[in-house]
Amino acid sequence: MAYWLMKSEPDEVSIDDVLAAPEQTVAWFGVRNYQARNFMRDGMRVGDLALFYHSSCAEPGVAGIVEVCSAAYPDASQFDQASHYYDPKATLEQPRWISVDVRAVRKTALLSLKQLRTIPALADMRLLAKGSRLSVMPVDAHEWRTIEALLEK
DNA sequence: GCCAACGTTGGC
DNA sequence: GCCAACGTTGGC
Repeated sequence: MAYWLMKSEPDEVSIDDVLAAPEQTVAWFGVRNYQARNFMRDGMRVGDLALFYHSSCAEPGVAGIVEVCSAAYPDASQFDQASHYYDPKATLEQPRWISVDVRAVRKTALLSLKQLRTIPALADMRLLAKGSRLSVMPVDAHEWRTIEALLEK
């Protein structure tokens, strides 16, 4: 099993929104970066766990844990001309972008970016690297354990 | 709103 | 295939 971090703007989809959704499950759509897509397509498996990270907000940080609960499938929004995520170069025959479904495992007290930066064991975390912008990225097992221990406090 | 860092596009 | 220009992300 692999561990991930997935960024969401809480104004769009917050951890509370995931909890409020039917079966506490939402489609993770709108990824429009190839590296992030490839992680989802090639790395993610049903049952993988991910840190649910709130970005572009007053207090960015880890807000919960979600579980990947579907295989990758074409992201419907790429075909929707009315969508912000519409991609004119995507076709039904050759979709470019994918979604997975994620289910809320639990909401946590916010573990802020500021706090994460103070933890020596997380110094090499991809999220904390300068210029890191990926919306989906892997998390090392030891980083996961470190963060999970902090989330339980 | 600023801006650093990075990704993508397109002319050549 | 290079690389400048442009667009986006996301913290501050």
